[in-house]
Amino acid sequence: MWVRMRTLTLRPDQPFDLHQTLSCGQVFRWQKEDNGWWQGIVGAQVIRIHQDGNTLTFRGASPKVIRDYFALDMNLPEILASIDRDTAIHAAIESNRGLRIIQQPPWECTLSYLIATFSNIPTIQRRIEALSREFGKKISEEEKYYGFPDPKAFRSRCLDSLENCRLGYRRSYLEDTACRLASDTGWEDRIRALSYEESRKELMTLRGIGPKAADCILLFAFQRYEAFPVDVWIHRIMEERYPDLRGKGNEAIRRFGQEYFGKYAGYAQEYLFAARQVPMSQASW
DNA sequence: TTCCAGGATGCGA
DNA sequence: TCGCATCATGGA
Repeated sequence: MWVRMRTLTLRPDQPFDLHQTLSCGQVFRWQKEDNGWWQGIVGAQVIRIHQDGNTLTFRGASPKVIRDYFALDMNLPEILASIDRDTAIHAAIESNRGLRIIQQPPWECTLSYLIATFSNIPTIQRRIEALSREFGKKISEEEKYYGFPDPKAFRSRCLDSLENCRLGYRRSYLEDTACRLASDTGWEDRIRALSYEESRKELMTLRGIGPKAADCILLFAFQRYEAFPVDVWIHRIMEERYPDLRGKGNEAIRRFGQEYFGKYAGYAQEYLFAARQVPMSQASW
């Protein structure tokens, strides 16, 4: 089937780096092809996209979807200026400028970060692919792409094929949380209506969603940019770059990050995460 | 074989 | 409230 190719011209004063944005670990269903194009599945859409300077060329989505998904209308220079508080974050900004926090669908983001706990990125990607194959709808007959499972797929308890997804101990968490959210159509609106702290507590009532996953979900799916997720990498980076934090727990690091970087602390977290020194043995891109 | 990964849960003190 | 052990899985 012929699919229309479209283009979008970026504003020169609003930096955007497609590669940094898709390869920093915030999304799990994008792959870079040898020819420089990126291909990803968002909901039930297969999107292919390429950047050449200020021009984005893509297919599989409307320009509005692309603008919204990549948050192209947010004033990135203003955000980066607000978090650019010392040499450590400044270096992270300089080496990743153009990275934008993607606006992910809440349902998909929540389940993805639930099964992401205590795993590495390649393993997370495989789990999400397996989950999509078992419970999602086939998008393309010939290429065998599967959309992320719809909530309807989890409204019954017939989830035997979760066994094939090899989620480990996360399986029961996914089962409980997916079934609960699938039958609670108002949960997204309820989260949006709450304050940051309240919405975080609400998310943490879901089985398998703890402090870190809740902050990822708020940051990546609910545009709560004050969220500052602390995982093993951020813990390590913050201890190393801010010596006063040595020996402190994740909660203290989270609060420091939020107070220090302000209302866009989540952007600071993402830039520090993107600038982390990943051992070659663990690099996935 | 051993270590580690975008942690969360449950239990005991 | 805090610290700690435990929990599957897969890659290097």
